[in-house]
Amino acid sequence: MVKMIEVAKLARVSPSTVSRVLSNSPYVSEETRQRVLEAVKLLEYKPNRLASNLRKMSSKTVVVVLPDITNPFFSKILQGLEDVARENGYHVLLGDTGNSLKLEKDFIDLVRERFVDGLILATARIRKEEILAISQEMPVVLACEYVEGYDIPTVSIDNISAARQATEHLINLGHQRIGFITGPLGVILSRDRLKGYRQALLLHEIPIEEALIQEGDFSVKSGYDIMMKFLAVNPPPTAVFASNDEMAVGAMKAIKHKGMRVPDDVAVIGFDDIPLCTLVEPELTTIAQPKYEIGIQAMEMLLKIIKGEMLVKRQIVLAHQLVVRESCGYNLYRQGGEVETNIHT
Amino acid sequence: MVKMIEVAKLARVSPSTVSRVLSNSPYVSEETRQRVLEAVKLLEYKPNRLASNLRKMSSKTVVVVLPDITNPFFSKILQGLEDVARENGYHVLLGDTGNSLKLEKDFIDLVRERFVDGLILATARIRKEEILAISQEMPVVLACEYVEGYDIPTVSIDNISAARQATEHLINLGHQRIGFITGPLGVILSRDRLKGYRQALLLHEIPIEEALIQEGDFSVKSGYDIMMKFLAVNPPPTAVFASNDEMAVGAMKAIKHKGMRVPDDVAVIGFDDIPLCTLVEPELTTIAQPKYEIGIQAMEMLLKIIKGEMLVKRQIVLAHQLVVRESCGYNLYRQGGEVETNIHT
DNA sequence: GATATCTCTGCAATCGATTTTAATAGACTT
DNA sequence: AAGTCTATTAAAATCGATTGCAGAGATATC
Repeated sequence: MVKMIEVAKLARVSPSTVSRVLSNSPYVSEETRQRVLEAVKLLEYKPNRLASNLRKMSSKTVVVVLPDITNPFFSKILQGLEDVARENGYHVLLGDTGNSLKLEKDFIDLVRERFVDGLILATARIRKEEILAISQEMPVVLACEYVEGYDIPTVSIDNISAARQATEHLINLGHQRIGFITGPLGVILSRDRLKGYRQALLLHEIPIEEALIQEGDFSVKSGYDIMMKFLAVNPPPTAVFASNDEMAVGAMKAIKHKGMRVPDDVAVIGFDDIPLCTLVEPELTTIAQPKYEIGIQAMEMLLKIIKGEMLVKRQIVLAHQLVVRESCGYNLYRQGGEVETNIHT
Repeated sequence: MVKMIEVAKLARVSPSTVSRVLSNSPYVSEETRQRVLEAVKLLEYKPNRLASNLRKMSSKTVVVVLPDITNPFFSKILQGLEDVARENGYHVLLGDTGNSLKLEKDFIDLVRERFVDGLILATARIRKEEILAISQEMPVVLACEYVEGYDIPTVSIDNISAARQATEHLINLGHQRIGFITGPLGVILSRDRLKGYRQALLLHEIPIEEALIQEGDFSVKSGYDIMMKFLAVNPPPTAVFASNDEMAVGAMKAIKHKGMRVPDDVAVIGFDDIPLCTLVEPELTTIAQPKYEIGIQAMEMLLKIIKGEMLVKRQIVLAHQLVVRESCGYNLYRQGGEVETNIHT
């Protein structure tokens, strides 16, 4: 493997000059610059990043910790994260934890070991206090996840309002018995969505029925199973709000298997707006999260922290949007005026 | 940031001894070992990976180059890749190219710069000869992608046979006019699938009609658009084979929009077996690729190459499987005896 | 003409862990 | 008691690029 000193010899300069040429530093005469570049080309020299990393004490790499890369919600966020990272000369190390606390900690440790310059947490099983401590000693941004009461850099949406809006959409369509499939209640955004659901019912003076609130795990299967339970309740709900789109689709499956129809017999609304929404029948009405944008902003924030810039805003809340499709039925009522009618992705 | 020499001082030993303790080398007395470990704990010492990487000339990291992380096919492969990497103490650097040749080359360069120890190519736009050259100078494994005629480490399925089998499934169900939606013909597996389709028709003496072969781009929309064209042909095909599941779902959409039914009016078969298949209605019959397994084997192969082990097999071809669901209709005919009947993911 | 300023380049230190080589103490042999 | 081993530890070289400092030469300023 050819190294800098060999290039230096060939170009009859010192390694420092080669380094300066390659890092586009000023104060190198045009003539020397050319000679060096020729030598670099001739020897097919590639600087050794491991050496460079050590000297600069930075790998220009960031680790992204998420629970499941095959989940379209997270992969879209990841895409936004990577795009911004790349534009700024950074790389993304994948940290798929599969919800393992141990792995999560291992990935976080990569920052302590200086192997990566920063950390994006799109999932966080570790304790609040630990996250706080970590955020104080190294560059960290929470994407989607967040911690109540602490001032940790975060990019997310307002899950409470969003869930309230989804629920109100159903209420405005005339529904009174609305089932709610929560996400895992261990994560805060699941609790927030539940809170939003409750708020909407309260606001419209609809009694809350605990039998119509069940905890799912974000999987299609859990949506299916819980919907089956709901349909066994007497009388069954006329509408269901699922905390993510996969569970909503599972619920739709259950409804159809029972010989009932969506939205005629039961209306269904989801959350996230993944591509799947427009591929099922009827197309799924849902709350759209700006997934890609969350990624963009989270990485921009992280890079600012890494560069030592002051953050104007440490907590960014992006706008969600109700996307009305077919699974709740049509009505004179229109939310926000805009109705998405895209057929394909 | 506390470094090794400070630990050494506190434990009253030399840095070399600290290093030996931390790397579990023998020839360290139990007493010293304990003293060092205590010092490590007390100072909360974490070895600097950048320094370690330089000295060992390895980052224990591998870059995975793929065209689109949000594509469920690739994200599943990636999961397999990462799982094996992690079990072996390696990390995965994400290389989402968005089909850009420039980015692809940039990621490949990371190996030349010694920033990563190896390379998995799940997409390859660069020229054959270049791939060959690269595979000779650094650890590389092709996953799914492959290069004809050269002996480059590869893990894939037999796309020709798989496509032939899919087509024969339709033929065995009585179809004679079978449309085919190809993938982008720039990638070899698309050409292979087309080849398999042609072989099946030839084998059963069905005339090949060029109007029933159209090039898609693996997107739902292209499947939809091409199916619309097929339905305008007179007479339209009674069955369609799409080179991936997304296009198949797009085709199904088109058929329904025309007021026709799947599989009654037109049978549809896809390729890949992504989770979406069981979520659409009717559920999509398809060819299942062992995505996760491809990832597993590709990474195992790469790590062997990195460790300098000889490969027994340099080209691994994994088994695909026809998964019969609902989109082609039922029939007395059963392929392979096994019929998948899972409802959810 | 002397001094200050600027441009360009080289030397040598540095980043922090790892590893080769050497050294020391004690045990064991003969 | 001298010589040989063995176990353990320290010292020093090393990985390869980067960068602070110094110095040489050229140009500008007074």
